[in-house]
Amino acid sequence: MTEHADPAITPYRPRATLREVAAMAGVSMKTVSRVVNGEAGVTPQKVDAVRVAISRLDYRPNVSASALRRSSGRTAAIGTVLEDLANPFSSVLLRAVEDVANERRVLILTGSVDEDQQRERTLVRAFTERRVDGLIIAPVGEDQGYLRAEMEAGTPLVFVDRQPQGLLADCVLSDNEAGARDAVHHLADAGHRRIAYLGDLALIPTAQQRFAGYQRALLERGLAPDPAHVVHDLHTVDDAARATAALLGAADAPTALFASQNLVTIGAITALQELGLEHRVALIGFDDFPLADLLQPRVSVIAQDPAAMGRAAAELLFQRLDGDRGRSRRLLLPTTTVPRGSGEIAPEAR
Amino acid sequence: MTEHADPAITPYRPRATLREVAAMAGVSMKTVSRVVNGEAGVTPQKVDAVRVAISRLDYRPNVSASALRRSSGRTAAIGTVLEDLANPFSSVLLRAVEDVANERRVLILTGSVDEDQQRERTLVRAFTERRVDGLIIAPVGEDQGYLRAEMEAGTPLVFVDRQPQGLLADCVLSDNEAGARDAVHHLADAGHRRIAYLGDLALIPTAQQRFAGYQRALLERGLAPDPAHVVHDLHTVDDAARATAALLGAADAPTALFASQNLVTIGAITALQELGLEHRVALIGFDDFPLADLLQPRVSVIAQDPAAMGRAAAELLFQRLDGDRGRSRRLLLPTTTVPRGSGEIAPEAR
DNA sequence: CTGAAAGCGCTTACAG
DNA sequence: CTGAAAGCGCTTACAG
Repeated sequence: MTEHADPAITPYRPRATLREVAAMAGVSMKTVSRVVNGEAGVTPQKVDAVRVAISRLDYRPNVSASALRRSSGRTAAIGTVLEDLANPFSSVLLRAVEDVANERRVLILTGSVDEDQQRERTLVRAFTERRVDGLIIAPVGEDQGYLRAEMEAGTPLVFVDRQPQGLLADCVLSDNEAGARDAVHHLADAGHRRIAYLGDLALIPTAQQRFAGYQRALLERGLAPDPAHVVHDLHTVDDAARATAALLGAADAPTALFASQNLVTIGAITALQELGLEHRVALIGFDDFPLADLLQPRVSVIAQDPAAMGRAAAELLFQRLDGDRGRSRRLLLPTTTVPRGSGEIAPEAR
Repeated sequence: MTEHADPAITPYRPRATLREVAAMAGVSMKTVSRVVNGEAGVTPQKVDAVRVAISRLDYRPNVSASALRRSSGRTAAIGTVLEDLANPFSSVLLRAVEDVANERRVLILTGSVDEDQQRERTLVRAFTERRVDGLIIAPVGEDQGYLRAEMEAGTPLVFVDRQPQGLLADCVLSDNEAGARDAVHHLADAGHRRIAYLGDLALIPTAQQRFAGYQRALLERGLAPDPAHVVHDLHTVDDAARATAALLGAADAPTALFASQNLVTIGAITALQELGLEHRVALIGFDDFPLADLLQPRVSVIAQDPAAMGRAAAELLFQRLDGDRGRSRRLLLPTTTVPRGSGEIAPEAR
């Protein structure tokens, strides 16, 4: 029995190579390379012949192959390791990185770590095995020392949102402690003395800093810290809603809430609405979120600027790629207090 | 004058190569390659020697180089071309693609097109020049014929959100027309006879389909279409807010609004709140959004499922990469009517 | 079980 | 202005 190819299946047409373009144009590979890379010193007629061949063969240069041989070794791609691409904080940051990278015709590889240390390492390794030119990382692990080899190999690293541990490297952070402090002062200014802290996972550095800011502001205001008004390790909307309901149902309930993170804020609102207390208990959330100003009451927040963070990180990265080998920098982005209503509710006798 | 290297600057240490690992382990490059790729048939002691050398040199395989030589040519990376990574629709879709790709240890290159045809082509070209194994594209251009060469070269393509034009290829879409029709029927069921259409840019295919569904439902209900109640080309929150205010300020104002897209819905809510009409004018939006159920009134929507869309697209893509060469498929994902309050407001005499 | 030679698609470093 | 040879880091296709 003779074998026949299935006539229904069109065989794939392999992509044209530089060598084939050269053959069709009747020039050497080097001349094609010159035309493709826009190098000067090729007679117009040869340029034309090459252009015609490129177009007829629909030639697409293989940038991986060219990067392999190029002395710079640059791949014109960077990697971004973020917490969760589906979360607005990550995605807005990513978009800002993209806009900066785009000006340089640099592409972006990206992935989510979901608070998983192992995933952070896996992604970083996958990116470096593809020889990205640089990395922007929102670290989740307790130690980033494993990245020293990358830095020494010349791959610039910029950390965002959280400071790297065990490694001296560039980073761009929000001033979490000052922001949290501002939130508590703002609530105290409205007359509150029983201000609860609703916190994210206590092992997250930014959560620790925000808690530190909360504690410091209480001290500065001479308010007695009440352990019953502090809840840690809230990582989802439901966690936060349950904790808020419990807090408000107890004796000596707080009259104001400081929610240390986006999802926690939303959980708190959910609980307040269910209890019908949204106009009676004050609330300030850390990190702004879409539609905060369409809710009733409008939600006061300590706003971070993830777009500014992404932009700054990308600009820092490209400065390094442009040869800046100065000592590592730490950019602290200020937060903004955005009073919208929920944070200005006065305490009432309950 | 003799030149000295700046002593403050540590020279970069070049990455170890497979050749160097081989030299240190005292074996051939081929043997190292076998160990790195987990191929059988290497004596345990050589495996050990190679492992030690890899670890001491901190060797990272160069996957680009290996892909270049490998017969499959696979790079284990796919490209996603999306509307706007900062928009939840795109970012949730991307995240779902990531989760599927992750199971296969495939990386993701991504970029935003912002409704710009040129940007779509630029991104696609950049991705194919890096020889991605496949592409997931939310097309914005009026013609995707330029992608025929990619398909013929064997790069699978899956379109999402919008159907490709001038090219037969796999795609995953929401049933926009049926969803819009449902919205209008839902409002008519509540007693409305003057239902306005607030539409996105009229040249966007999905906007056209949603408008078609709107018109069809009016016909089915025997409601006279009123050109004064139709507004197209709203692409931002502000556009939509202004148009809504104008609509509601005019004589014979509509008693219900169908907002054909996310940002348009939010603009409509903004205007309704400013006019104090949010509890008196009915509203249904196409596409769900975070916090829709925390607003007052809660916002009824026709929900799409961007995560399901991303998952389906990625699964289709990997099926193709696994060798499925059957005819191109078109997946139509149903929408869900989510009644929450705003869409059930009854018309009132005004 | 192991390795030497050739080659993936391109650029470098030359020489003319 | 142009091109032939070598080589980037790896795998293939062999041969032993």
